[in-house]
Amino acid sequence: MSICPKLALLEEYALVARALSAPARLSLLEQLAQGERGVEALAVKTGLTIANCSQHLQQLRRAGLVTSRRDGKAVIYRLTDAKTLELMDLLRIVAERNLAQVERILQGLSGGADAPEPVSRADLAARLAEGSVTVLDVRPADEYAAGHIPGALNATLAQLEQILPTLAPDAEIVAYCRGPYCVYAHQAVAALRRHGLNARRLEGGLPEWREDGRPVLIDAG
Amino acid sequence: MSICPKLALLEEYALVARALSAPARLSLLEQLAQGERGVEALAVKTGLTIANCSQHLQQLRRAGLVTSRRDGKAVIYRLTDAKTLELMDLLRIVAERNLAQVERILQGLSGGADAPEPVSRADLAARLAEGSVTVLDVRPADEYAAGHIPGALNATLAQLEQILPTLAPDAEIVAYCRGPYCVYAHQAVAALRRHGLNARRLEGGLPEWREDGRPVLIDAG
DNA sequence: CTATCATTCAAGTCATCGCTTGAATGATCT
DNA sequence: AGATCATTCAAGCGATGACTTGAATGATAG
Repeated sequence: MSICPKLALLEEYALVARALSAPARLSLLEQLAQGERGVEALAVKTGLTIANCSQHLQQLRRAGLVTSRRDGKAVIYRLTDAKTLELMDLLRIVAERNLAQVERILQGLSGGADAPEPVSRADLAARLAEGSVTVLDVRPADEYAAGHIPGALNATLAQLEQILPTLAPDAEIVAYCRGPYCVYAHQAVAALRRHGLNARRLEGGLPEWREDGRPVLIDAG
Repeated sequence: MSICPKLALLEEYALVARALSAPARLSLLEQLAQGERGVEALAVKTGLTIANCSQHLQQLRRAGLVTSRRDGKAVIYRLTDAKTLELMDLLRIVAERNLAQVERILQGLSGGADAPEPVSRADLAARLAEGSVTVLDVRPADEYAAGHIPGALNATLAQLEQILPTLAPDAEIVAYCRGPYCVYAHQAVAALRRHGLNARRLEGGLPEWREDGRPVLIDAG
């Protein structure tokens, strides 16, 4: 019978799915989507211990989702390819379509208020060209420095209040963060709209923007 | 901090991935991709006990991948939507690209021999129209009866030998089965080619063919 | 060559998963 | 209404997963 190889195949597919079945690993993949990182940097960003982080990364590697290389005494991990991003995105889409709980959480992020449609990356690119939009990068400063949309302001949620006065009241603001898994942009948009500003979210985040082949500015240093 | 809702979201996404992380559930999804089924039918096809099958189905339902309805005293399960199929397909693609083990298993299925490129569904449709191809459905008779490509012959792997004489030696044969997770078509093609016939695999299986909106013939009864 | 550092391994603990068995539910059919 | 059937629930068992702690590896720097 075909049972033997068939089960073996299913187990391999299940292995990939299992790699995506822990929140900690999804968090790691989200970080890696922004660029290659060392183990310690990933541990800090995700709040995992070094050892635990290393174990999760090895599990991701076993599933073929990430690869690693040595750089001096550090080990640098990176996504194997863009298909991994697609897989994460589809996972999110299916969850959003089918799980009421997700809907509820996303509602809560917007403060229960109106949730304007996100801006497509093509739209943002066009408007950037004509200078008719203010772009806001809602990620920590180090991630902003490692690559951001040209012309974007940088402010974490905690710093939002400080830059509020510098924004024209009628300006159109587009906020983005790490990607579709990241909630910073959702929260920033909700906060800005509570202040009466015309803010919307970018569809996806920096990884998707980069994947589209659009320009990314990297700070020197 | 954003930790609370963010973790909650990641846990929801992880729930969907976890649903795909057991071979038994992938097997169930493959069956459901062919059409809605009752619990007992699924249990028989997958070789699970009824109770176990029911538990797996409930886990799939919790993840939003399947829905159920009552029909008399039976409960009928079905895929929630075609996105689930996409997710399974992407899972398979990532596994095939990144896992050497998968490559090895698929090689083994073809008897280590040459593995001709699969025929696209559009190609098969065109060739069916001009009658220049023999289509072979390599699934059990009941699944064939529940829906198959018009004009297709039906033969399980065990029955292949019997229909060999009826095939013209120079005929072009296209074999298909349940879908990309199913290994019947792989094995049938390998067997036919060992007999010197010109056989290839259809890309995807019946569910994908149906999803394309192409004709499916259902036996009366 | 030795010391140092980042990473990985190994052992242990607690929780969860997958499967089995046997009983309970809930809708139909007579 | 009661009997019957498919399905689901509940409890129990062995195995696996996630996380912690502490030691081992392996490459670099002095």
